[in-house]
Amino acid sequence: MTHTPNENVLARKLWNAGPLDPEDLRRLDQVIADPFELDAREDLIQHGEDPQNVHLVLSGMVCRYKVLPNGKRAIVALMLPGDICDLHVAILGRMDHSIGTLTDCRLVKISRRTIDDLLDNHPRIRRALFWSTLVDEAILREWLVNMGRRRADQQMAHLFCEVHARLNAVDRMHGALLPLTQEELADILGISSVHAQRVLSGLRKKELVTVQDSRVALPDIRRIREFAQFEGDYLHLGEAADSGD
Amino acid sequence: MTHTPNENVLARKLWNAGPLDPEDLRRLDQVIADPFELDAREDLIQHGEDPQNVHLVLSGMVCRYKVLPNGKRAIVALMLPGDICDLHVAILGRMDHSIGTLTDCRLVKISRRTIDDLLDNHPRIRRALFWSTLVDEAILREWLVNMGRRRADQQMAHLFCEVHARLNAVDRMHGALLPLTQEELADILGISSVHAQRVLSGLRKKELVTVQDSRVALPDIRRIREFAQFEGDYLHLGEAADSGD
DNA sequence: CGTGCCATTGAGTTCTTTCAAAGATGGTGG
DNA sequence: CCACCATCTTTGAAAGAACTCAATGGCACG
Repeated sequence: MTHTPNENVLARKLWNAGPLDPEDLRRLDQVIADPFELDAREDLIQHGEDPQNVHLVLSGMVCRYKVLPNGKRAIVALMLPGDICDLHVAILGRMDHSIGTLTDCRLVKISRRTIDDLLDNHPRIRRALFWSTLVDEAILREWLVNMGRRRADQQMAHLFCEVHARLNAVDRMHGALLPLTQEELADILGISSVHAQRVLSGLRKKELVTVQDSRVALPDIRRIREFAQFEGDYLHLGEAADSGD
Repeated sequence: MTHTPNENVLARKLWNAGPLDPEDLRRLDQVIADPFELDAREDLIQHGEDPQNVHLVLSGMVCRYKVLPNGKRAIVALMLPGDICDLHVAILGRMDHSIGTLTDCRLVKISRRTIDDLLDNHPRIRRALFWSTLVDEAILREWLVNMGRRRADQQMAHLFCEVHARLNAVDRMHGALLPLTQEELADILGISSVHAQRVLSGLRKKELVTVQDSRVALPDIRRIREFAQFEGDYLHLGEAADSGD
């Protein structure tokens, strides 16, 4: 529908908030000019730091997480290509959580100065960044609903549906893939890894998902969406969220 | 510490993001000029609507919530005096959840046009609004941690500590009060109301909380914070969050 | 061919829910 | 002032969900 403006994932992501001018797109191209690579399971920022850069995901998967005094970990957000990891630091200062990679990634550092420039001097980009923050918030709300009020199997299925829809919004691909260990999955869902394993194999038995090399694929989107009671409206992606694949 | 600028709760709340100019304060006074009252348990906005106004809480308590197909309800945010309920609508459009009062409230309607004006023409207010959105997000993350990785009693205690700190940030009062039924409490915590009752009476037995007329008071802030492992940094309130009362 | 990480399975325990019933409380109208 | 009603709280018992602990199996990598 909204044919993506170019090969810039950031632009494609922000495009979901509304059209941007060619000038905006040029500015966004500058922003992602100098990417770097990072292995899986590396921290980008740790709780308590006050970094000078913000990170953008070009490829791979990144997460926000908190570790409790008792050693338990909670993953509180998943960042996919096109997502900005930590706009916070530009405005909030000290990090109240950590950010780390889940897979090998290609990333870009964006300086605080650049963020300020985007926010102060590019109204359409500013609005799009605000939009993306509000969508992040909507996702958090849905995770909360998920965790508090859905059975673990529906909750897991719901997560898969969400990631599928979000990936589709920035990059058409054939079937969503989640390269996560069961422990990571458990930390997202707020359950133990053993239980995650049982729940996942339950979904497999129902043929709602298939797994290869610890990657999840959804063979029948419609059916798993029904099972998870997934309604994509909270992602605010327009039509993009509804497409089967 | 940061002595609040005036009697305007919105200004007091945004002041936490950093100082505002007298001009900003005047503008904010205009914004809250025309309040109205609403009874407890009334909806401000319902899921799916596309309202033309945003709401600000002057007094009382408001919540965001979602209702699932199976009838279960999840409360995904608590709005206290000074909080803007639904900045979303000005940017995201269609509501992906409902908003309703929990107590009798005094509120203000803010038009979309006013929001646009604030965002486009008042840089310091814009930044403060962005700040408040990011803090809301931080609170959501903490709720998620709470729900996924803490025992129900710690989780409940943590909620009490948070509300206490947030109330202190806009309005010094002696001990936090939560005028909630146990069912509402349960919908916040993602547990059943029966369980909420048992957990609450457990906290009472430990003398971490006292209850009068379904209002919760915290007799010993330090002790309950320790019990809940409450760290207020995620509220980004500076010193305000740490004060005992 | 170890070694280490991860997935899988089983058994028992703990936490949470559901269903049901019995107290409390406050408001209303007779 | 009291009977009645609705709403909320409290308690018990049994079922269900999820956790922990522990052991086994698979696979990749050096």
